[in-house]
Amino acid sequence: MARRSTKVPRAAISRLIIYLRILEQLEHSGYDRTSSEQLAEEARVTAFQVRRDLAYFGSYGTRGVGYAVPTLGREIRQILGLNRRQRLAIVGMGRLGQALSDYAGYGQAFEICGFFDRDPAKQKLRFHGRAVWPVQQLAGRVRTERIDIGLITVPASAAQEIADLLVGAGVRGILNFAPEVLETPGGVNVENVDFVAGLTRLSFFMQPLPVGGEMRG
Amino acid sequence: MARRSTKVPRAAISRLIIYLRILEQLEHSGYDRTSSEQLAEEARVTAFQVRRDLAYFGSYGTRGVGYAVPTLGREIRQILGLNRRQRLAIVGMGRLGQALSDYAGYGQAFEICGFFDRDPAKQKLRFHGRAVWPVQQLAGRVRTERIDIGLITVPASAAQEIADLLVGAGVRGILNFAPEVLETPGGVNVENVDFVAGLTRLSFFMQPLPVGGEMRG
DNA sequence: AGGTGTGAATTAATTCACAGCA
DNA sequence: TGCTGTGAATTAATTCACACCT
Repeated sequence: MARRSTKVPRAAISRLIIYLRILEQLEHSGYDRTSSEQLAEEARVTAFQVRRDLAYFGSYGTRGVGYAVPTLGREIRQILGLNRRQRLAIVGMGRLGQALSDYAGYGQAFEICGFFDRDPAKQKLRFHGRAVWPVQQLAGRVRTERIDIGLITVPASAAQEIADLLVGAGVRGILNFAPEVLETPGGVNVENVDFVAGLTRLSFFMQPLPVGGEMRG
Repeated sequence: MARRSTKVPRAAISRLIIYLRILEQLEHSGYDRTSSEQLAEEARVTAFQVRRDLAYFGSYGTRGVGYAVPTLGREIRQILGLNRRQRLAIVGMGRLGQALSDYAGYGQAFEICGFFDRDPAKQKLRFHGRAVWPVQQLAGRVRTERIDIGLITVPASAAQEIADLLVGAGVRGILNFAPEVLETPGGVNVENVDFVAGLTRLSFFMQPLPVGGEMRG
């Protein structure tokens, strides 16, 4: 098992996260086992596709039986590099940054490891017992604090610059909530809603989650 | 021109929005004309792909010359159904909903047409001179106000229900900022960040923008 | 029997090369 | 000449059918 296939379609990878959520729901509902058919129904794809997608990464099921819900969840989390809390920094402690910081603390998947703001006045404040660091320290802190993900809530005009800093410092990803959020369609689709959504200019580069959980350091 | 090709790859459609943003930037920078090569460089795809993507929908350029920046922008906006402001409703007027309402008013692309909350105390408040309607009225108001897009900031446990209501009422899309925002990876990629991001359970169904700008009514 | 895993077939998307037009 | 638009070739992704294991 865990045989890494030669070529994995990007779309397959982005479906893994869907399967993972379904598995979490199933586990929460007390399911112990599941099948490609059940997963397919929930994910609104075919059972063939579920099996193929999983097969790109290995053999996680039992023939004639199906998949063990917790095991498969763990395996997918492993594949996606989600087998630990992602270390998160919020850049821009305006109203939106502050509002998001409240939620951020509760997540199982995320751990807030830094707040940043350019404004010296903001740097005097504390959120969740934590100081607000100046943006000049961003790159250095991303490294020393081993930040995985940067959450951007700065003004639109500064968003790209911050993104570049984060990327340069080696973050794994960016959540962009910069204000022009409501000006740039991206894509969230629910059921038969044919859609439009998204955040910002950065969402241009919206891509599925990649394989491999190796982190820096 | 405007010949609708037999089959348009979904990925091609999602690239159109990228081209549109680039065109907006070019227009802002005073460019009058552009080429598939320039667009390709900015969008980080090949010139072949840019031309092919546009060709799925029609012939918008001039051979030997290139594309007229404002014209092509208009055409793409037309294709994507973005040739008018999208009417938006915010569901959940908690801290995040209030913070987002500030930005929402400024957008060129969006027009706030309704606030909703389940809490009677919230229904007494006004934001931007607008009342907060009870969630029971959601479906009806979506229709009467011709809401295109619902922005969800309700608690995670209620998000799916609200999404279903919105979808049932016929919205074109959903922007989901429900709090578990920080628990569910989705996908935003910048440069060489190999990535993770996203909002909620709903982002499972993240899909590119569809073709066709017909609105209800 | 029952459901996974996978080579082969099919279908879709991208790349290429160049015809066509300004 | 220069750059678009598009049929043809290539490459990628999905679907299928069934071998295989429990």
